[in-house]
Amino acid sequence: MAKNCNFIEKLRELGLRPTKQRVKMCELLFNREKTFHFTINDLVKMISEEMNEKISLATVYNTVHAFEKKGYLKEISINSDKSYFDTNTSVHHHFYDEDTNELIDCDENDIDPVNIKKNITGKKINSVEVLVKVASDNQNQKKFN
Amino acid sequence: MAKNCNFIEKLRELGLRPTKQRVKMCELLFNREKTFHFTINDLVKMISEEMNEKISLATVYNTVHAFEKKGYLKEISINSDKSYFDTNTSVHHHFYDEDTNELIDCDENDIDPVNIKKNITGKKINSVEVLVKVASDNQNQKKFN
DNA sequence: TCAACAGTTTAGAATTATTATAATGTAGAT
DNA sequence: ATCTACATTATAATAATTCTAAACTGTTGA
Repeated sequence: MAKNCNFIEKLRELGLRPTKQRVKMCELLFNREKTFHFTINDLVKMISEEMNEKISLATVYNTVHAFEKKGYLKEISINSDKSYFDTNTSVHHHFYDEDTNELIDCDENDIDPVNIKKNITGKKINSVEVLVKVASDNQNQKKFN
Repeated sequence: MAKNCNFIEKLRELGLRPTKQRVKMCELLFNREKTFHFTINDLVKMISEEMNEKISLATVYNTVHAFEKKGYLKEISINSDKSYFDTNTSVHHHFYDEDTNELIDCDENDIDPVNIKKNITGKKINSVEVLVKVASDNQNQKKFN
């Protein structure tokens, strides 16, 4: 979703009614320069900090999934216990910092194209994504036990 | 864990008491030619099909996590709603069939080495893993809506 | 303009996956 | 055989997410 655009019009174009909840969430998620990674919990916290009125948890889930279905958010799986979403919906790679649980987007220059030599009959490749897990050097010394 | 080995001895070597629950789970998980992907749910179902006595759900979780901590199982994140485990604990790549939710291991010949050009200061790369999502061709045609 | 309708929001209940608890059971050492 | 620390168990607790059904609100068109 374009930055600084009229979210009301944009939502209408997508066939989503521009309710105040949705417009607010658009502003929080898409009025940004850089791509943004968040969990539902992060988002709920952000909303309650920025608004007087609360948005119901069910609505946050509904809206995030609506935006995801329309292709404006993308779910990223790193841990099974947390669900991350990303405003960068292109197929792209990630670094994941195991010390801080921080997720960092890569751009095309960071990782060379991945050459897949296997193919599965009748199946088509939908996406190819690389996850690079990093951590501070000393933290990962083998423990003597 | 080696195939067809004496799991009682093997467990003892790891500092895990060879209880009948653990031995049974070893047999189910590690007495295989091919690497094996499963969810806790799959495993519970397998156990109840193969044994007269049940193993408590808590024990299944405890034991899977014990094996994981000892490095004999590896957790794979694909969906946030399911936690997959893999008896192949090496760093390796996967195909994920979105139609069947099936996970398929790659070997070194399936995907060329990934060339990472970015590096993060003070951080060391722990793993580089590729996830290739596939689905049947027609299922993924763009819907006209 | 406004009624009507369909899509939305909401609080709270339900569901699902996982972890914690505390009592009971058991392997291994003495 | 007995003891003790570790394991198992049923159940409760927690957490994340989805469902439900009632109330609410954009939008359409008379």
